[in-house]
Amino acid sequence: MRLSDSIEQFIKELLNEESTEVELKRNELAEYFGCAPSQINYVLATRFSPDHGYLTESRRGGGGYIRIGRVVQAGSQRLMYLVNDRIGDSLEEEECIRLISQLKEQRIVTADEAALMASSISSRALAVPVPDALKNAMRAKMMKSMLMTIAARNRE
Amino acid sequence: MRLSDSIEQFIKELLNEESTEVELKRNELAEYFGCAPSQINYVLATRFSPDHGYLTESRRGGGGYIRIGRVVQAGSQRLMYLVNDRIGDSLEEEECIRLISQLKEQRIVTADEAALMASSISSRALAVPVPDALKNAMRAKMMKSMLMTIAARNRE
DNA sequence: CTCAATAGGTCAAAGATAGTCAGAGAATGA
DNA sequence: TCATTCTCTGACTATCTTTGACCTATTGAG
Repeated sequence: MRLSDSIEQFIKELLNEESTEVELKRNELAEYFGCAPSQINYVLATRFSPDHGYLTESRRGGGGYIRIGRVVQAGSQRLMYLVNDRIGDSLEEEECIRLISQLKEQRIVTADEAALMASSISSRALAVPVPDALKNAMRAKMMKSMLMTIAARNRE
Repeated sequence: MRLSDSIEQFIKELLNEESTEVELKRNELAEYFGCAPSQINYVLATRFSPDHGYLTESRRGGGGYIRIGRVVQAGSQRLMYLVNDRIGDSLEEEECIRLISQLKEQRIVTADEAALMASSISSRALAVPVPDALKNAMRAKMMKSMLMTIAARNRE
């Protein structure tokens, strides 16, 4: 297994046991995994970004730390945030995937629905001779359209 | 026997023994068969495409892999009929809607999923400056992609 | 205030995989 | 035989991971 995956898992286990927030020492964690400290930043950037549903803070100097928190947000709030703020006029496939799997983790959509959404915006599904810029514009609209549909049903 | 056929057979044997999914290293497999790594992609493209009833995923970089899953199973004949025969290269919005509501009536998808599918192919979602002909081509591909995803989960 | 010690941050480059595509070669069929 | 389609390869590209050199922020002793 990849180092990054191990570190990711380690942090997620901490987050499961101890509520929604953990505090870590970057150097200690790096030493524990026998890797460069900057590896920790890589893991945070690629697996604990806001798009992944996490917020991080840190401090340097004596007594420095890295704090990672899981974002908890009501379903409809999250959906409206995505539709109105997060998703603009264009969205790449990878970004869509990230947002979708986050919705799944937060139980706002089921695994089946997430798979359906992902397949509709996949490059395989949009494989027609149209510039990428337009495809990404479509992805943004498709995502908004689907999220609105989900928001609508969540009102009952 | 052709190299491609040997590789195809090898993978299919793995899929028989170990349930419905295998994970491979492209380079290892290529070395095992003494061929160029890109040969593996050729086999995947020509024998393990969605139209053949398989879905593949992969990752590059350290610890990369190729994962192949079998999806065609009893019970998804209706879906495979739609993918391979009924839906061609182009589909209008109204036709999509009709197909989707049929699927709902046949209980192949839930009402929520049907709504999601309909919203993804809606004209609202595809409102970008692209000729209608291309949009309908996209609709066909999107529908196929989503139906394959549904077929994939219907295997239990 | 200044400096040293102690944290964490950034970024580019190297390493590890997989993907794409054009073209050569092989098989097939008229 | 000739054209067409299927195989296969290699060069080039894209992506993901990991490290290390250098940078910035904080704290506390002197």
